[in-house]
Amino acid sequence: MAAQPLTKNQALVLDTLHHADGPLSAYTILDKLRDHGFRAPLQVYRALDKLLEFGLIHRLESMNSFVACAHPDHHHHHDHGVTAFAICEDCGQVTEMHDEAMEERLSVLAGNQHFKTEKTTIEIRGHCQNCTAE
Amino acid sequence: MAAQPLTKNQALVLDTLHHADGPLSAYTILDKLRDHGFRAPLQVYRALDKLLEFGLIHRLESMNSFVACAHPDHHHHHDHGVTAFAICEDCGQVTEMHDEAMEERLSVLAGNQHFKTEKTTIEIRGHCQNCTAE
DNA sequence: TCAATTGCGTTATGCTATAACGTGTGGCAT
DNA sequence: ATGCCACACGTTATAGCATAACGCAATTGA
Repeated sequence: MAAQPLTKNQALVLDTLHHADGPLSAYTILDKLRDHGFRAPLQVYRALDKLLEFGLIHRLESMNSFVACAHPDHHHHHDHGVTAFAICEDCGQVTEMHDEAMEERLSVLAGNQHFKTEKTTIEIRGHCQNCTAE
Repeated sequence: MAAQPLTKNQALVLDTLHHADGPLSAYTILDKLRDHGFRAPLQVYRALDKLLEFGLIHRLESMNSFVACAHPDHHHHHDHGVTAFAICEDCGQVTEMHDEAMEERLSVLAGNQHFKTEKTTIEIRGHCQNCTAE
């Protein structure tokens, strides 16, 4: 499977997220890209939609913002299963976590309800190691 | 521990959520309560904030809306640990799930990162049994 | 060539949430 | 009682997040 060729706008948005040290909102991205010709929210949202589809970025539901995917394999944007995020309320850092046992447990839970899972969101808000060490 | 005495607005909002057959947005609640004198979003949001604090309702991050807590014990609004939600994209029904193993697994994951958890969001989007049976 | 698809840009609009101000009330210490 | 404080409330305004609807241009493939 070949890498998806990104359009200019998509590349710009992805790049912005990669260079950010934390999650960004769509409007923050917009502001950062004004010098590159971005004028309207839709330019950002359309790029974000595609990048989400390609699995190159994640959306953090609990804060209406977006982060670049931490995975190294940008070349085959498969499903990499369930991702859990630890989000520091102090510094904004986000760490991406994957866990088989977790996934299995959720699968069982859904199965108990005969529920067909499409997408799973797991977000842990709290304080990271650095910020806890006061 | 005694039941928190709710104010009029809080009771109205909670009642609205209890009688709804799915999650409601703040503005939907507002519309439903116009006949009861509600005029502004803040009246709803303030009530929601308190109800969340009391543990009587939940916020669904992935859809910016709110549901009444499914727990029977409205009388001691303690922390009832982590809650996972299965949200049907077809009919909007939400089922609340609790699971020790899952909680434990999340705790381990956070611990690995030396992350201090404050609040955990787990939301599974998909299709419920009824809606899958086409 | 023609239609279908896709990305793009623009304007306008809608939905979600909070800031900032002032009012009234009830508790409670002085 | 007086003064203070905390809290719920109401209102207006504004901020922040997201999409609808239009039209244009480039690409692809029948």
